[in-house]
Amino acid sequence: MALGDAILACLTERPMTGYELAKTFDSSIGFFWKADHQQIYRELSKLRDRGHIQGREVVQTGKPNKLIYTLTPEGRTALRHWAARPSTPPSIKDDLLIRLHALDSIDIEPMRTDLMARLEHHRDRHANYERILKKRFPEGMAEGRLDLGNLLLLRLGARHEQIVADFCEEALDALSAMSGKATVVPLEDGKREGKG
Amino acid sequence: MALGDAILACLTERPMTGYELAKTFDSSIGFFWKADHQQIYRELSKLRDRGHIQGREVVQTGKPNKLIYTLTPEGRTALRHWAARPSTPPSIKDDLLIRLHALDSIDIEPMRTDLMARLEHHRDRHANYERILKKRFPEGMAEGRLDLGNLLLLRLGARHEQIVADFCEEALDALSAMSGKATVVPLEDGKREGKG
DNA sequence: AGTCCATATGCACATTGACGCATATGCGCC
DNA sequence: GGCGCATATGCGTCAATGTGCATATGGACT
Repeated sequence: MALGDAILACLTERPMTGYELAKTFDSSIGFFWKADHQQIYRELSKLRDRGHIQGREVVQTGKPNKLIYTLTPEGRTALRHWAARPSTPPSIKDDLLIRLHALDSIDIEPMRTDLMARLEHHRDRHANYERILKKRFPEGMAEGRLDLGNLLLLRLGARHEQIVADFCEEALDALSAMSGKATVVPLEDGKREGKG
Repeated sequence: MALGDAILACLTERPMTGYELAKTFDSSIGFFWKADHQQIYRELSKLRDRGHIQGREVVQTGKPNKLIYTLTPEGRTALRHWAARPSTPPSIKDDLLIRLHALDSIDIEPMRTDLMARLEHHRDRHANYERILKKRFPEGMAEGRLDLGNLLLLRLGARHEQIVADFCEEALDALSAMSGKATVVPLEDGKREGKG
């Protein structure tokens, strides 16, 4: 039930609509926990049924009415109880790593393409974290009232993206160094089953 | 369908039974992709139905008969096709990070306990990776026929555990430095909903 | 007028995952 | 002889997640 708790955690900052939560999960907290709007609306219904959040409808003209959700005292307590339980260490679950494990049985060229895309992705995210860090936690900041949790979070995120980006670079270098040795045989048949 | 592909990737090394796969997913590849034996058996049935693997029954006395699964040519092709598609960058999905995001609304003491447990966990895993690295890839190793994919994999794993462990240490330090400022209020009521 | 975008909410279905339970047997321990 | 453990396979159920589809409207662009 972690998504529900992630939503509760978000709502400690301020009341939000499902739409706003979806956008939040597309940026800040979403860097650590992905969820699309359907998942969020579904979870909001459950949380409301449990009495952990309360919806207040705001009538709008020109746009559909919105439901602003607020944490109830029960929700706050539930969050504290959840946070008091030991966490379970996650595993990485990255397709790319599975592919590396079977590197000798797959085609190198698509792998290289993929690694380049991923390198860019992780560099982007790293830059993004650094940007947010500078903006939210500038150098000469008063230590008193800082948002410690989010500072730590952003620092971890930045370092994580850094090492994954480094990893992609190394992998690309290693593949280049190796490329002379293996015969590159592209996929013969055209039925490359993509997503569409 | 990544678990299926992870199994195919494992079977490129050597034919295995469901039981052996389950053990593999409890150690090496399982550091990156968790799966219990029930999930694995279910997935094996699907892969067999698709013709991607082939089971050969070995009659045993004293133990239940076992089914050794081998990759079929179709399975090998399916793996190559899968590996030729772009991978999707995963998100971290760690409870601990959600808690950090709501640090101001939760209790610090259980958080501290959790962080200490996690520190130990990630240190253990780091040591484990380093141990395997030394064993499988000793210093003066011939560069010719090394298992490049797994070398990269282990190096990434080691570094990842390292930064997460460092992160736990930093978080603990920060909590200690902060502890004087906040009033610690333990949970009042006893209905701490645990797992049981 | 037609199309796309942002706002705002939600249902239905399929897959994946977590967890408990069941079965069968030989071996070592007490 | 009973107990737990390692070996070896699997079912059933429910929660969590992912993906596609549906609805409604005003404003900007073409």
